[in-house]
Amino acid sequence: MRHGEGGLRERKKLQTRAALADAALRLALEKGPDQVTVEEIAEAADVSVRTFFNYFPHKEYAILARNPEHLERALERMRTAPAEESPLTTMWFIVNDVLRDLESDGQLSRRGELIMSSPSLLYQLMLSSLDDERQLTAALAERMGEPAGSVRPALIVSTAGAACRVVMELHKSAPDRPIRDLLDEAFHLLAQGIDAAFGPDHQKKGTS
Amino acid sequence: MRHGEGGLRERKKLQTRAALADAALRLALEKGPDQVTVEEIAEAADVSVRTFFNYFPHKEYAILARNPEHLERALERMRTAPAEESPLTTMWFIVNDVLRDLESDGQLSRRGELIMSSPSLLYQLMLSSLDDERQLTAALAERMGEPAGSVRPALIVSTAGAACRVVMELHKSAPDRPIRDLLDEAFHLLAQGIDAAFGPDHQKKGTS
DNA sequence: GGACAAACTTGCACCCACTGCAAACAATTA
DNA sequence: TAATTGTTTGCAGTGGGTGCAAGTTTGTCC
Repeated sequence: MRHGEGGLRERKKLQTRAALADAALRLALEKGPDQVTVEEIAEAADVSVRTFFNYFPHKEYAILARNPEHLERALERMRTAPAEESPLTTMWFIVNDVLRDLESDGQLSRRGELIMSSPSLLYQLMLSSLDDERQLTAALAERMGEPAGSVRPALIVSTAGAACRVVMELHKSAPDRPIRDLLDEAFHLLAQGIDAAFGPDHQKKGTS
Repeated sequence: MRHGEGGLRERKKLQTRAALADAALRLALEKGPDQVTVEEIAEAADVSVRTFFNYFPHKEYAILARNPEHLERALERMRTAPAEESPLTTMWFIVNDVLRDLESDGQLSRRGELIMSSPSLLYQLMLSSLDDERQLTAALAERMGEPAGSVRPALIVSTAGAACRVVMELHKSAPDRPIRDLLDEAFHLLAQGIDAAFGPDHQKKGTS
């Protein structure tokens, strides 16, 4: 009577979820992510609109179909990295992992193009990334032995994310350099400092 | 027959816009930004819902009521800063200007609290900030004499923004240090480098 | 000052993302 | 096999937002 992994119910749920995600991505690529409707996606996956929302809280989530393994892998990488590996180096590996989905042969993948072309997709990605960011920051602070509200871990995680985003935008505007070249340059700048001449304190005192 | 500044039409438009923005902020603070409806805001400002959308493309825009002068001041600062002032120092002054709205006596202002408490407000702010960011990046690249698609100007602007956001989040979670202290620490880290030991190249070669 | 044009407001119908509720249906358990 | 549990679905509704056209207000010209 009992089935192997999870039973018929569980298997059907996974199938439905996959069907919705597939349909969403396909139709978003065909029609544009802001043009395709939830009704079209649900119909293509052979479920009702109401059921769609049992699976995904927002239309964009179905299109993005973020793989929860990404965050898991990132947190795992954070925990198991060699002790001598510096924090930003770990973030570099994590970001490169994320880029697998967004880049292909130095160019934006179709999925990457899709995300960079739609404010609502970018929104949902950025919002959910904020949550990931908080978890990564907590894991990094723990690894660095710093208290939870420290500036440096939060800054490393958030600026690594900002660098990734900026690099993709730069590449979209002017695709003459591979994305990974741009990313390496950005990470090296972050590592060594983006402005050795920074100095509002001295200047401020001079003017007051 | 002619009136002074802009005529009756222009004056009424400004008044309506201000009334909508005032009502939006007041009601958002009273009821919560995600709870207040456009109908309530329009009614409080004595106009129709349809008219509301003649003024603001999204509900959040009315609540945020971003002052276009902020970007103008920032771009002006970028153009007129002393030649010897470094790029990140300029961004520091710009971010401190923005913080006037979000912080008061080292604590988050009510407006700052509002923004940090609502994903949809944060979204609209982040999205519109992306547009500002692009303009600031272009202005900074020009000032630095770098081509439009360069990594460093984009990185300076985007990481300054990320630092501002992160600092506010850190403060919200643990309000024991003034916001400006946190911000100064973040900017100094960015300036001098967040990770001197960064080195995936060396490590990568060692493992391959 | 009246006629006319331009600009703005408003009402209306509609679209679409999303939610709560309960009946119907399918899978699982006793 | 009947009872229980979990899932789907239909339905009504909310609220943000859009296009269109009629009504109203302001500005211009004679």
